Amino acid sequence: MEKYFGDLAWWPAETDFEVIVGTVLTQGTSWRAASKAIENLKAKNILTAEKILSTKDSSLSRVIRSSGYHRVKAKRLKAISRFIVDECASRLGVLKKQKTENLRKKLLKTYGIGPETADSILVYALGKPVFVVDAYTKRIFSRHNLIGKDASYSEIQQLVYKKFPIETKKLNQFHAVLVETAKKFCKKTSPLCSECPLGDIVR
DNA sequence: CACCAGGCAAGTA
DNA sequence: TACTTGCATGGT
Repeated sequence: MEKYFGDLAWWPAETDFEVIVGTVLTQGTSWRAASKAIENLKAKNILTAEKILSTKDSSLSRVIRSSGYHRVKAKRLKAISRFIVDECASRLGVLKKQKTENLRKKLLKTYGIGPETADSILVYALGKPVFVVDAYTKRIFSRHNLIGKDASYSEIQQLVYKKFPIETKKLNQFHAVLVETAKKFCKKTSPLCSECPLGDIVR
């Protein structure tokens, strides 16, 4: 898979906080639309936890309009910003020192942060060895009969932990190439594609 | 026009 | 616990 896509080095962003904002804005939304919203936040100079918290819900949601679900996402951005300010005074380096499991549980208690967003934050913003399960992962694994169609999030995640090196960089890259592989070779409406590079591994 | 995009919370049974 | 629904804009 790496031969097709190289080292993808996700997540594209200038700061770790920008990664976190991106994980929320891309929920159920194309990355293109989410990244436009991030550019708008940069242009308005409100890409810090403090700035987000001091911006009115209504104007924040206008700035991120292109990402869809913008009213709920404005609240979610405030919730994760509140968490970051309260937990580490916006010093993400402090958060990185916390134990992964504790951090994950705390993230999951935050409004708007579910399993995928929490894990994306852990691996892409905080450098933790965590595998992100998303719709692409489910589809491509299921298409290759590695999992059932109704497999749960943790079931899929545990499968990867059992079969794959638990290292931040590898888990980061694996998720990234899975997404790109699914986009290119494993579209939602088409059947299993014989060119899929994951097929080489499965066979 | 239909369908999809790097989900989640809240409500219902 | 297991399903369903609302949230919304933008690209193909």
